[in-house]
Amino acid sequence: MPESPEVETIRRGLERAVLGLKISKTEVLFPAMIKSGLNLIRRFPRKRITSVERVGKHLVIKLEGKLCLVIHLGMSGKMLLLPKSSPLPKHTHLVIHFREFAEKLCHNDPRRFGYVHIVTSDGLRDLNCLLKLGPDATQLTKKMFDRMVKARHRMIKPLLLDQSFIAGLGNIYSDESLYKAKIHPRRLSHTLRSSQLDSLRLAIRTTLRQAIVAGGSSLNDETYLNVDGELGRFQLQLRVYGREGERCFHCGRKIRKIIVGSRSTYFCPRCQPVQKR
DNA sequence: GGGCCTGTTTCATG
DNA sequence: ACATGAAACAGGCC
Repeated sequence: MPESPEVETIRRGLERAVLGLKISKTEVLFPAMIKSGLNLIRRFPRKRITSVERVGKHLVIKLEGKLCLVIHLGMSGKMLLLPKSSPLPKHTHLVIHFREFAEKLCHNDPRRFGYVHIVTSDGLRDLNCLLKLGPDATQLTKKMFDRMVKARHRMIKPLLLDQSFIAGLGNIYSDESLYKAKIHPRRLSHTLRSSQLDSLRLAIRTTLRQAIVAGGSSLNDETYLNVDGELGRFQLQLRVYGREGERCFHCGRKIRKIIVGSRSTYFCPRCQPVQKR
């Protein structure tokens, strides 16, 4: 579930809470979550956290001594700050303790679709999962986006979900952005007009910004939580996602659910009409 | 207890 | 190379 607004909310929470803190020890409860660099974890003690960054849907936590923790949260991943005395939640895979800080940082992922890489700064530069990412969805320029989309012959929604095309969008925010730009999710990318592409680019930007302000989306009161264990609020502002059969806020037609690129897709058939060109 | 759903990666095929 | 589809991952839910 975490798309870039959720990851960004987590990033900000971590930056506020643990930036500059010195690690005292780490616990690896489920080593298989660590896809590379498990051996580097023994260097963590006595290192401070020097930055907390986001790359697409990845969290990059940098430490002194050129150490980097790269985390993808998959669908159900969380980073929770819990009092040191709290019992570990089920499905906790990695725990980081800090000197002089009353809380521990727990990486938790029930479905285990996420992963962790531990690398040095040099290793970071050739981590495939980061190298193959397209430009961040929040950083698109008009020219760049126009050129990129028209160069491809694909349905627009699966293209938006392709992290090697642009990074950061998942199912929720691509549907919301296409609705805002009034574009049908199956529209072929190369048939879109420059004016439509620019409204799509701006719709993506606005949607992601509003979602970050709302602290991300939590759909089934379980799924996404920020570092303080709180739910997001953007699900209250969703216009199409998860609203099958409900009325479009703009025109009153019923929102439809279809499958596009094998993914559930919600849209308004009147506001987002099929258009050949 | 089986089938479905979720997002992403990976593999196979056109 | 590019597009597309299926399978795999794991657990929660009905």
